[in-house]
Amino acid sequence: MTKPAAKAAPPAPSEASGPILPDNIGFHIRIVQMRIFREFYRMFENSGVSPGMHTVLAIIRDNPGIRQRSLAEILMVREPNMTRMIQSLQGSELISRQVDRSDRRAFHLYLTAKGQELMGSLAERINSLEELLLGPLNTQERGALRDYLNRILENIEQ
Amino acid sequence: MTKPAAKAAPPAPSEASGPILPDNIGFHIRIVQMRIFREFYRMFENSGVSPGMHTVLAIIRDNPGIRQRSLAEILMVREPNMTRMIQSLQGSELISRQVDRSDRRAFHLYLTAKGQELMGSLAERINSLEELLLGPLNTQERGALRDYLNRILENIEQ
DNA sequence: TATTGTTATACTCTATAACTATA
DNA sequence: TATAGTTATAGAGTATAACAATA
Repeated sequence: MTKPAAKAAPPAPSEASGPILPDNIGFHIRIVQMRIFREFYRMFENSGVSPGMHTVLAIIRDNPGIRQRSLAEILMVREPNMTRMIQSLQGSELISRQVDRSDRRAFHLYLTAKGQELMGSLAERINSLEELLLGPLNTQERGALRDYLNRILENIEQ
Repeated sequence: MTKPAAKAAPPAPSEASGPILPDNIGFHIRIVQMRIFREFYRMFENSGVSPGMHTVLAIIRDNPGIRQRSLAEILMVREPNMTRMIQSLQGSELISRQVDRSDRRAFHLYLTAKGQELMGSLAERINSLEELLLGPLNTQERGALRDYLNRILENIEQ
């Protein structure tokens, strides 16, 4: 690289041992997050499921009857965008909506049988992904990681 | 499914103690990442700097002469998008480009004096953000978190 | 008057293909 | 023929405002 130089020399491009990366926690989390997404897409290639879709389906599965507003808050998505996501999932017949009896403005969300089947068929791949990601950590370390992330979250969650 | 109601009772909307959230590492990292972005935007309100911009400037500052391709690879951004980012930063006179002498297709990137001043003026806020985020963890725990994230990364980095 | 959810729409991000200029 | 970077453009994702229905 490089032969810039000869004379004064602007600080030579330091490619040698790899670039120096930011050392703040935000940068590290972001990089890990992007790499995890990449692994997700590899693992779920041609399954038609994105990380966001899978998360929404999992939350509805584990919280039958949850409403769109709650989903939007959890996932930090604006309501109009959640509406679109919900309509898409309903169009694919993966979820169903039911009007609240005492407040007819609101809907409750449920997985359909088809949605449950889909989630069941993806369970194995989810487990594989989890094992791939956490493979380098032992049980104690996995617990500690979880704990650290939760404590960071609690501190900035308002 | 469903037919909530009156009789049998499908799992009632479980809002009571808060919804049950996915417990996979990908979800946790994503949530933390989104909350960190929110804190960044609060901390850097009306500074005109986004997390992505700040990262690019920091990497150029710490790796004077780095090329666009390297930046794109590190940040997992496609080259055309990196081109736009670079043009924007150059338009703001925060960075300068210098043609490589032995390969006139390539550019080396440097912070301008203005870019260095900007980064200097933001250093305090970056430190505050870091302290806010890592506040709940002691020194040993911060090191462990860093270590865990690095090991996860090494395992999926290809 | 406030709230749940929708529509319409704009803005930003990211992705792909085709191009130039060098090598 | 391959590579560094650019242009043009399409497609997601995300944001705001205005609205209908209900409370």
